[in-house]
Amino acid sequence: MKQRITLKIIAKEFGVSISTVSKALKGSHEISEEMREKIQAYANFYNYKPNNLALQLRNQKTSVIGIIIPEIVHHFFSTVIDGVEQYANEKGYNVMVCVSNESYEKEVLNFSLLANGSVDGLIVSVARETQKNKKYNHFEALTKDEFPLVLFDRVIEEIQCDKVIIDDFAGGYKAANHLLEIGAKRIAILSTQDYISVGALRKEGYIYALKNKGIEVEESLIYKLDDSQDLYDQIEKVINVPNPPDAILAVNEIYAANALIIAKKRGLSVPEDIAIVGFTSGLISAFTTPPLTCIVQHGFLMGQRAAELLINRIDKQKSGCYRQ
Amino acid sequence: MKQRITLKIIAKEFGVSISTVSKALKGSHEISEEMREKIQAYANFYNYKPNNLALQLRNQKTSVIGIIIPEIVHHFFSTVIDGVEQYANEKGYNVMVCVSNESYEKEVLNFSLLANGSVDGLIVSVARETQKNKKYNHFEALTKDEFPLVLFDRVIEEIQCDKVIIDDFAGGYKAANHLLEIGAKRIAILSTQDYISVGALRKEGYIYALKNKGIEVEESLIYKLDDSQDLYDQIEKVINVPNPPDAILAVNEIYAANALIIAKKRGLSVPEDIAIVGFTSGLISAFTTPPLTCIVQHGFLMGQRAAELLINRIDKQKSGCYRQ
DNA sequence: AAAATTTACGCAAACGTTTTCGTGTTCATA
DNA sequence: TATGAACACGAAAACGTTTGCGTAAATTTT
Repeated sequence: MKQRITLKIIAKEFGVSISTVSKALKGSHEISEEMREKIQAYANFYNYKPNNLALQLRNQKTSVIGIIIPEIVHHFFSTVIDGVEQYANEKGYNVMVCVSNESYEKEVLNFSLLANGSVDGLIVSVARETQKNKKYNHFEALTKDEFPLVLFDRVIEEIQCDKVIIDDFAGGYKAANHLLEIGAKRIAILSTQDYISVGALRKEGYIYALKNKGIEVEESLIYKLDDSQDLYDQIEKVINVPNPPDAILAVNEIYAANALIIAKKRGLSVPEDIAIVGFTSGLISAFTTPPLTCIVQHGFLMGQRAAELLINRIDKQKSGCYRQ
Repeated sequence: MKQRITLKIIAKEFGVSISTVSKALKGSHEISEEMREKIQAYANFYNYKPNNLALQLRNQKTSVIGIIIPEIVHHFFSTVIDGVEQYANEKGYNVMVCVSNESYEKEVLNFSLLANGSVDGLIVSVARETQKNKKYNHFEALTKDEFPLVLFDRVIEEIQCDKVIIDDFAGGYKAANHLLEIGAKRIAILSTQDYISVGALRKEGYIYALKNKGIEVEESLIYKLDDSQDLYDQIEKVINVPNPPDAILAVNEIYAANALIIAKKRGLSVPEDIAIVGFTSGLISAFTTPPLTCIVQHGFLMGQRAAELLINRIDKQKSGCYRQ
């Protein structure tokens, strides 16, 4: 790459000091009109742009926010990123995206890469492994330093910071209630492992809905799927049985879509024989036959809100912190 | 945020110079064992981490690559990001994601934000508006300075740089050929506006396949859909007509999925009455009834490859450029 | 004519690092 | 005792920018 043009180079060209050039380019009245125009013309011709790194170092501000998510090829998370990106851009921030791949180690690595000056703040949805092991030391290190941090979707109870979640409990409650209202008697729930907060909360909502109607909760209808195993096989064991449930509450879209094709393959008609409700985050539900009833997740809004909370916190700190 | 600990602070604490601290932390033999241990213990206790910005400025290297895409809530693009992110991470790079939202203006803005020191190189898929207006000045500015740049998917013929594309022409050819082989006589193609290179190339492949079999190309079967209008309405005009085509080649998954539900609603059976082939980038095709036949797009591989090309170029420049 | 003000620029610090090149001790060797 | 080396550290430049302050010279005011 060619050496980009700097103040120093311009200064040497005209035999003046760097500060003169800087001021001239900013249109300072301290510099004579003649000199100002000469310098501006030259800088313009060579397409001078101040170096961001230098500015960031000097201003102690990057105007970048980082977002760390478990995976990126996932409609919900990409929607969140979209929301973050849009709000951030409005406020003059850029977004740096990192993926933890559900790995504790990679999450920690990303933390140390980003939280040492590269970004002004961090938006995180916690990796599965981290939630499983409950190793939160990297989060604690941040909050101890009052580093701007916002958690979303998969959050950690013990960490004190802003959090953006949808009311998963209410979502599970509503979904189960809907199924009960259309006449379902035996509702199976396809949930996640318990350490995934989102799935666990939706399951609680489901249980509450049943109890609320005086229906006993059958433990055998509660399935905790394992995302690292084959989903199709696991769901087949729910539906492709002698006495399948008459309704299914799936805590995400993929579970629901798989349940649908398995039910149809078994010869069950949906929703007459078996009703299915999911939580949508993608486009699948709209194109299945029949289209699936879903609780929407509002990823875009969550992203916007998370960015808003984070940027508010960053700005507050900057304005409130007079050093020396 | 609390003032992060710096070399200067440690130096003051022990009454030594900054360089002593720096050397001590790097385990230099220039520093006495006693001093080294004191300093290391202190730094460790206060969790000292070198400031990234300062390092980047000094090393003239950010180890960050930027990627600018038209939209992020899009399975194909998120898959590409995934590929980029993974390869980049292996090589010690981070990824900064920006979205152009198909807007020329925002693309230019992102360029100036990123290409002024914030990233070592850029991976770009061109915005629709840019391709439409053929305003490539921001690209030319980069290549003129030999700034590391890789284009993917939506590329620009006139810009000289590394490019990663799938063989869209061959894809269109294969898809059309498949339809012909299963007996289709009148294949409609649902393509994009001509200025979208990907759609145009696939259409050319389709035309070539027809001509190759001695079949005349009917202009009335070539539909150039407008993404800014309602897709359902546009596709309905293709299928919900007195004499619909017996096959449809859709240049992307959304077009194909819409075609499917419209065909079924009209009472056509798929694929007996009307066969549909798409280009998949997402999960929709697998969950429709029947599942759609699709040409896969290999977004992950494209991302990996783009990152590889970019990083190779960055590294080559760094090693080859001895200044002064 | 002397004093005050304005003009037009340069100096230097600051942001946080790394690293080369001193430099003053201390110690061992000739 | 003088010479040389080893030791342990500091000064300063470099990355590129911004900005408060200092200061000559030029101009205006009294």
